[in-house]
Amino acid sequence: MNLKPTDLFAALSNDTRLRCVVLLLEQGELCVCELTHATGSAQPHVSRHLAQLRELGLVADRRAGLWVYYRVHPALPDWARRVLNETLAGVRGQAPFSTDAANLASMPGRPSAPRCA
Amino acid sequence: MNLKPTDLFAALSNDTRLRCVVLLLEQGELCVCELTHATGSAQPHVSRHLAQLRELGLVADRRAGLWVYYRVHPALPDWARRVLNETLAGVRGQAPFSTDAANLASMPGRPSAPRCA
DNA sequence: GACATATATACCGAATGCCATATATTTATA
DNA sequence: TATAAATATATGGCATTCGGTATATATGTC
Repeated sequence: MNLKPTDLFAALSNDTRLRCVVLLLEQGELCVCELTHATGSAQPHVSRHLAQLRELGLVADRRAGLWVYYRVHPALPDWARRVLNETLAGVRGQAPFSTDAANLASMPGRPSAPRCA
Repeated sequence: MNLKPTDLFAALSNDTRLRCVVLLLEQGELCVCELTHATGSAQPHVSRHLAQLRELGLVADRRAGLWVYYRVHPALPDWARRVLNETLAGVRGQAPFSTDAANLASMPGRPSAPRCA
């Protein structure tokens, strides 16, 4: 994967995109409706920014029935992954990232919720 | 210092700004004419981008006679410093950063050249 | 003072990014 | 087939960013 540094930083320079990436770093995998709920943004808004992240190769997606699950791309270059991890460590617990995580935790009927049979 | 993550990433999303920051991380302190020479860009171009970095608090400047020296801001938050260091480690040796460093090394009459009496 | 060097800012048109809204697509179910 | 839910894309307008060029400012020297 060939990810130009300026492209990575441009991707992270938008609030919605950064908040989605942080959520994905924390949670591993989330569907669009979960990201929409967590950030309190409109669905097309979130979807468009996820598409940008996907086109850059920063996230990967997977469809399961009605839902499309996004995750940080597993083939991300090491340096980019380290930049993301340092960012996560730096912003964790601060608004709006903390409230996003709280919103997600209290979301009712999450599709990817703990699979208890 | 209060540096919003998206502001840091926006600053690094431009080629000229990222190249300048990388050079400053490597060299510690450089004047505008050195950054101009290293990147092969026009002087107003470099100066304007340095001004943006300064307004964000990412770099600090110091005037010495005719020259203005820039350095990565010493009061940068830890997480931001770590992001910069990981970026430097990731891009070092790759174009255009490697050629910038080479251009700087071969620049004649550098004002901040080794101070041998 | 006149002049040269280094740096900063102003101006302008082109390009890009952003958001909100509306609509299309995909999948599942009745 | 009809309908609903989840997601994606299209459209239009506004704001920001960008790079190039011209010009202004600051400092030092003669």
